[in-house]
Amino acid sequence: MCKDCRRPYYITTAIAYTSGKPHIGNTYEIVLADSIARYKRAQGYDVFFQTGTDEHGQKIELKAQAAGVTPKEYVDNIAGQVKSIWDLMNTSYDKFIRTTDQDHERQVQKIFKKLYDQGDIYKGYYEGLYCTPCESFFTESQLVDGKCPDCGREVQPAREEAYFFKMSKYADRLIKHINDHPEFIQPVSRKNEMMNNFLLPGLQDLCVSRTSFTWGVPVDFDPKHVTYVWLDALTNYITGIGYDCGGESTEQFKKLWPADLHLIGKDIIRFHTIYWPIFLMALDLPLPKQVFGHPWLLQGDGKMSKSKGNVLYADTLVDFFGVDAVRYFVLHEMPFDNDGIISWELLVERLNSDLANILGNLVNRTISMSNKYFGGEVNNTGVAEAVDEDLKAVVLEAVKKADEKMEQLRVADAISEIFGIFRRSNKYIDETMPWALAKDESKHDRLATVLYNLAEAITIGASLLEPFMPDTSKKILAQLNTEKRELCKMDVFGLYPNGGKVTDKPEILFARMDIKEVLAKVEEQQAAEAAKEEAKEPKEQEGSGQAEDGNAGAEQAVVDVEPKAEITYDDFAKLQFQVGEIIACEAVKKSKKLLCSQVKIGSQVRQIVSGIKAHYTPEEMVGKKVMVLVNLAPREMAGKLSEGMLLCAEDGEGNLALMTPEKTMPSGAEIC
RNA sequence: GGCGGAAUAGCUCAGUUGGCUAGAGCACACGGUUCAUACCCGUGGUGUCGAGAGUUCAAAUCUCCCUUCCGCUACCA
Repeated sequence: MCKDCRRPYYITTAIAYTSGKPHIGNTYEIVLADSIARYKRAQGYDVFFQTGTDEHGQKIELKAQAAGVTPKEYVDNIAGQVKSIWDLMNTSYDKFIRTTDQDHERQVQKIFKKLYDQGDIYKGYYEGLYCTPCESFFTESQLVDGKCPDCGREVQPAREEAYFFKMSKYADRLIKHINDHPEFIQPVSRKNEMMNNFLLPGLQDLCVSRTSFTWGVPVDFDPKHVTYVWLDALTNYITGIGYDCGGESTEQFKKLWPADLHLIGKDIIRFHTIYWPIFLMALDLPLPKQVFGHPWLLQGDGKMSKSKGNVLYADTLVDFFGVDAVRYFVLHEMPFDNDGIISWELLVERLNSDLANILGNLVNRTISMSNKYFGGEVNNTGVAEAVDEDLKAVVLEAVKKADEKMEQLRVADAISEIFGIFRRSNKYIDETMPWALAKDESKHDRLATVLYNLAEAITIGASLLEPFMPDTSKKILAQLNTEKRELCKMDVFGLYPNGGKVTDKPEILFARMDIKEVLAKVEEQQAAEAAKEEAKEPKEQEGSGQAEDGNAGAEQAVVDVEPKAEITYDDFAKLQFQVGEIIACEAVKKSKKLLCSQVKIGSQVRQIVSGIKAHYTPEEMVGKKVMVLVNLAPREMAGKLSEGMLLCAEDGEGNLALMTPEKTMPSGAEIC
């Protein structure tokens, strides 16, 4: 591609939620995006790479309050941490957008207004439309005979109002788009999930405002409302490059939109492949070309937990292994559509076998020989042998194959192709045996050619490595005293300058590590971390409900929930709670989550169905005394009648704990 | 329950439209080599290709059924 007609390439990551310091799983995404962005630049594209932070919402409002700072101060701090980790990982983003940026907020307000004016957003009221038991509300059109379409019961009047986006209006257009563009959702297996679960059954309207908190972008024509999450967060992709819905968009926006790639985690595919495209349709903008929902990087040895002190953070790993080794690991270990696993053992194994042995040692032995035999000077004397051809073929072929893999966003596979060059080069050394050639004066020129071919192969390999391991690439090329080879010149072998002089002091690129030593050190650090946590939250450690948290932050030990509207004592008095004893319990066959219990309450026995199969076995349930809401209307679930509700506490991870009386109490005792 | 995906060597996985003795990396064992970070190179698999049945000249690959696991979704009163 020539320099004058460089095509734009716009790539984004999801914006990170500023509720806590990002761990290695979050960090993976930015590194993946960076490797793609760098590769596209190498291909000659005019790349724009945007990332940033999502900073609004009630959770942040509450965390800030708990920390005794303003929400803005709170997110400024976390956004700074996010940015410093992105920078530590050597990511080459062009723009770091924050949803608290003034121009973003202003555009969100304008977009909200525009969508409202054109009738896509409407004001909805809970009155007559809210089904309290279902905890959801419906539009007139969704009601069945004026009743809740889910449970068929009367819908309740409620006090709050909210704005909604009319999703169904654009559903047919979106279905057509997805069918016409099979590459739109990646991996393709996700396409069916979106179609079958959401699009084909019919889309529900989306709530786009809230009145229950204030930390958000106010709706300017109705300031008691703030914009609710997705309309605020997703629009960063256009506001960040200068979109203006009043028609005053920047040249940059006109050049870059539609985005070439939204890189996101698989958990938010739905929002990026359904809601976001529909917002864009409503704004009359083209849709992004591709959305890639990448898998997760999971911790191998059990769940990450703050109280165990084993949450992995990028900066910790970098301290141990260095930036490029961590980049290599997360990129290499992550397959295309399965979750990847990260552990200290795997990290050390990859470091030793791939980075130290295959790559580092290759560079080291090559440079050592050049110095030893030719005083560091590299010359192609042209004394070729048959074996050279295979080396060249493998190198040039790897360039093409890596390119194909990158085209499919298969970054891990592309890296493997590049390492094929280094593997082949090691073999080449063994085949040509330079140390033997060195002993024979007549083979002097052949020896020079062999070392030249190695320098050339390594130059190409190191240049290809730049998008993935930029520092290492630079270091190797510096040791060879040459420049990064351009991608478009990699169709020929032999451009390493004749007479080039390699460094006389080869630096160890990756030192081998001993797994036992690493683990010992890790254990030490984790113990220290856990002790710190213990000191901070001594009461946290008791009981069986482990405080698990991937998000970190010193405040993680508490759970914040959205407050409900205040009720009167009379409201409360309507509820009747009693102690019940579970005398029998079995799994509900047709369901994955339900247990069916026979509960003795006073002298009667009731059947109660509860969604706690994931947390209790039927055997565990029997004999427990629990808190039961007894005057709840009976309801059939999965074919079984449920006559009440067992009460549980739920933590931030969705773990449940049944509420049981703190002293022995008889079955049927009233709870009041 | 609905929809979809997966099951291949000790481990992590490749196997395109059915077609040569089913492959790669890691780990392990043995051999070679010494330029190099005790490294590199070579050799080594009797794997029921989850179970069973079927289509075919031919099935890891297609069909049916079963088992197990995973994802999304519903149920969580």
